[in-house]
Amino acid sequence: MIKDKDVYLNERVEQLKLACQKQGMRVTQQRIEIFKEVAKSCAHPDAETIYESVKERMPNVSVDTIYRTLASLEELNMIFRVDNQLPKARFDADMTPHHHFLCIKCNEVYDIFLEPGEELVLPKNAEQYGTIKDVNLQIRGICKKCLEKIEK
Amino acid sequence: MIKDKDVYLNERVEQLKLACQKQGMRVTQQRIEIFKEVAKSCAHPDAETIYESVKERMPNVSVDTIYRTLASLEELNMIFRVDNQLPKARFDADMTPHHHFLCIKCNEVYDIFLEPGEELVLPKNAEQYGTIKDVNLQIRGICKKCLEKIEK
DNA sequence: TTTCTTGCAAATTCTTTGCAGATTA
DNA sequence: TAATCTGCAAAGAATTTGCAAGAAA
Repeated sequence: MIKDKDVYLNERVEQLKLACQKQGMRVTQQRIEIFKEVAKSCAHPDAETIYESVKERMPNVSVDTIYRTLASLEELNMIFRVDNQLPKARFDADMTPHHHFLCIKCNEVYDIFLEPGEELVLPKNAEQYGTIKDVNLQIRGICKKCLEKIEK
Repeated sequence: MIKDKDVYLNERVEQLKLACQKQGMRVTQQRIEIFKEVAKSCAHPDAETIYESVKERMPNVSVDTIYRTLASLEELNMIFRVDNQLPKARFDADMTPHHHFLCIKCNEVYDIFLEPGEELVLPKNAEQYGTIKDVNLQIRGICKKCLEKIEK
């Protein structure tokens, strides 16, 4: 049974509060709102998109606060930057291990979760380069939506 | 037996010339020099580094030509952009399938080649998102050089 | 000669920073 | 209250663009 979205969001906000306290960082309205914005989206939004959405609820928020907060949230390990070779950084608040499908036409980013029991096999000689902290598999291609558009 | 580096470089330059002709693009000194600079480096250089090196041989070359040329070479499929969440784009002219180890301390990028017969197994449900064009595995961690420095 | 490219300079885009007032613990 | 955080404005870094002169086909 899938957990209710609001319950999940509240849980994550509580985790954020704890993480802030642990690091001696303050729990501010901006941090909560910006984090919630990333956490509730599945579109891996960029800074500007987050700014536009948060501004609806906090009209005085500024772009630089978005950037500073995203950097703080990243340090707290509450969000991470999705690799993409595009100029705008994009963010993801889902910290469970997963990979991404990146559409080269529309730049949409889709999450790819491994099935239970499935595990990504790393190249045999990967470990000889050093200590591995993080593995990121990115699959680039044309997403179903864009394929449909092309066919028409 | 490993092919001689200069022979390899010349071959690749010939490929570039053909690719240009095929696309109706002109074979210019700048394109050749910039391509060679990327192709002979194994450091996955950024635009500025390429600019500095090319300038030694072509003092009048400009930064914007570097950027424009890198974009053209990318379109010609002669080089590609290495994913990294850092502000500077980095380039690789080795188009044989391989992956990358990215050091989070020194930002060095190491190539990871699969052993003969080895193959990367994709997540089972990867194909349901669309047509796959390119698979990119990025392993982040601390490289051996940096580990040694830390130990000291 | 005709079209594509380059160099120059200026502009754009995304992101970061300094500082004084506001907010959290 | 004491330190962190925010908004404002301005700066910064990386990259892109318009245009006229230059080079390739």
